[in-house]
Amino acid sequence: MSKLQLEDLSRQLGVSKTLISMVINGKGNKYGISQKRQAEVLDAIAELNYTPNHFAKSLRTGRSNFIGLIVTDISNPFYSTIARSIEKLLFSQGFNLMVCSTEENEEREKQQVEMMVSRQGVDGLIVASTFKNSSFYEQPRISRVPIVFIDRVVPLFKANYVITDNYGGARDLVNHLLDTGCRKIACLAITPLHLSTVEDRIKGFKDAHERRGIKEAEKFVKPVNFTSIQSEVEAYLREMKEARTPYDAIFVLNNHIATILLKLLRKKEFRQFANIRVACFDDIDLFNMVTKKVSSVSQPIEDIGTSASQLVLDLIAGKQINKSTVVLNTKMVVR
Amino acid sequence: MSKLQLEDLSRQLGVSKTLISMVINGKGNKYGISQKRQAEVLDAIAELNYTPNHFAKSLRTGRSNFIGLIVTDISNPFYSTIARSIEKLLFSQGFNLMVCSTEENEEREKQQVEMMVSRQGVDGLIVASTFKNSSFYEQPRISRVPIVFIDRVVPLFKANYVITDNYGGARDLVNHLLDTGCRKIACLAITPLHLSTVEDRIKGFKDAHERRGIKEAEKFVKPVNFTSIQSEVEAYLREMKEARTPYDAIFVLNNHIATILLKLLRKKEFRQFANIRVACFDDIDLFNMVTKKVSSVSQPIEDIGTSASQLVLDLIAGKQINKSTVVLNTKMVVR
DNA sequence: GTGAAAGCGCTAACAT
DNA sequence: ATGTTAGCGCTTTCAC
Repeated sequence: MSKLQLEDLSRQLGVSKTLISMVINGKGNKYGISQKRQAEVLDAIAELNYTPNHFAKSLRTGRSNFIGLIVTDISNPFYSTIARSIEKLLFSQGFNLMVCSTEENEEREKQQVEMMVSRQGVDGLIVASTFKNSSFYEQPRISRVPIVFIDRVVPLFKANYVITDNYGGARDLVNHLLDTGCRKIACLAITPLHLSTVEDRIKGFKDAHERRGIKEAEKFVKPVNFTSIQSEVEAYLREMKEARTPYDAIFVLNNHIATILLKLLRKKEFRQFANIRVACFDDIDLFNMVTKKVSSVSQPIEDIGTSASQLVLDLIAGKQINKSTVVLNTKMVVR
Repeated sequence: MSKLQLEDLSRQLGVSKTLISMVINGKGNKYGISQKRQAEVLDAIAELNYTPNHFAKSLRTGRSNFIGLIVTDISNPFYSTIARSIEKLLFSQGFNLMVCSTEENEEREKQQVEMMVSRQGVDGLIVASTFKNSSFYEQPRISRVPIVFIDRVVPLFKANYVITDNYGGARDLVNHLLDTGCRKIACLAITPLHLSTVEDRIKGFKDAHERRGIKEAEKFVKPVNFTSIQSEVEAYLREMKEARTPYDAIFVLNNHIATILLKLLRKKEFRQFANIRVACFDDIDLFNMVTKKVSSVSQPIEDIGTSASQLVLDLIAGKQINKSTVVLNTKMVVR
């Protein structure tokens, strides 16, 4: 291997490793190194294509310039868009992003956090957690590293969050449905139900109903299993065909269910639902492409990424001491 | 900071750092360390939650257990799905994935490769390259690290590739159109045209025509700029309205253009194209949801990820010496 | 079977 | 304004 290192440069230039190190790290002026020398060093580095050994540097400084991102599924457009905006901001600041998918599995999340955090592997972490409680994250060896949670709140855990206003968005959208003539609205929720995003959206759904004196709206809520959306929604639609007082709208808790629902509604079997209204939390491009008019709530996806990155960076720099929760507003898209 | 380290364990257990290190790395038996001792060590590690310092280890061994993935846009479903399958396989082998998006920009690609490769930052690299030529990758300090190129071939560069059969897939799809009654087919291509994926698909388009004695099919090819798809396709459709011999089909080179095209075709301005057929290279779920029947060619996205990961791992392990190109087959989806 | 000691390549006190 | 030196925490050779 025998790659170029400080030692070699030092010999070739006839200056010490220290001096070169200072120049490389932009501390030349701070230590009063002459401009001439600095230029010489920089030239040599460029010419010889010297690049420092990241690990030696990290070992010495205790900082890696890596940030970890842990989400449930990097192939989900919601998360990959966030990933993109995070990576963009971080890269501009000299950081690199490491990504893991948990597949909504607590055990995997644990493993991945451990792996990244273990002995200063990453300087900071951004995670959309699946956890029901905070005990794992409260362990000192984990909480030692700056973490920003996104999208979901870990129940009862005081931490740094960047989330969207799930409650308000859902409430407004359901209000809109009720205001524009809907009498009975079904709500398709996604499991696990304990996720704060799901809970808050359901709460919005219920409160919109209560405001109109409709109690026990939770009876209209149908949980759909993450792993078998297609079959469960299909079964649910069949049931609905039998109902005495029919639903005139369906409020769907996420884009994944919405996509499948729209697909199913095109079947002739469900022709009778031709006029049922569909609304969705989360706005996706698909809604612009299908005949069915789907009103929705759009989340500021890019902002989640930029806010979260900025926050970790601040935490790392020690600029931010107190735990903070950033709640980003949603926007209603009426179709 | 003062985290738990080998030194501490060594003191607490009354054995040397060497011995502990051996046990941790599974070399206990190799060095004939007694089972009792090994068990003691392992227990202590578990109990005290010791995790080795990744950087010290990497510095010493020269291996990082990081793999870099560089794509044009991690928020593109095609790439994020690949990322997901790569990450899954690598994680199971104790590797972590670092991701970067180049935004179809050679300069950024260069920076990112440099950053990752610099001084054993990653053990291997998987990249969907934007490069027109191979000189950058042929530099010794870059070519030193195992690289697998995916999706696109770097022109004239002999390297390790995992790609799909762009030529065959396009040819078959266009053949299908011609076989089922299409007389004149427009082809919407995406820039940069030099990308091997684009070139090969266009070649397939042309050859399908030639087989029927239709020469100069390249006249039907319209390049669309990556950054302004919407406006360019719109302008193109307007032009088409004027044409003497009208097109009866549009073959689109990627899903991004297809999505926008379908959106545009719904405008009343383009009502006259109601019966035009649309076909697309790349199959996306959207095609199942819209009224327009879109035939397509689907790529084995997950396989690209798993093959590529397996290949880098093999390269790293020194199992694979010769450059190899894996060409995965596409599947036609007739609608 | 086990341990001592060298050294991976870098940075930051401390000298000068 | 520049150099000397002591580690960062681990693995591995060599010695016992």
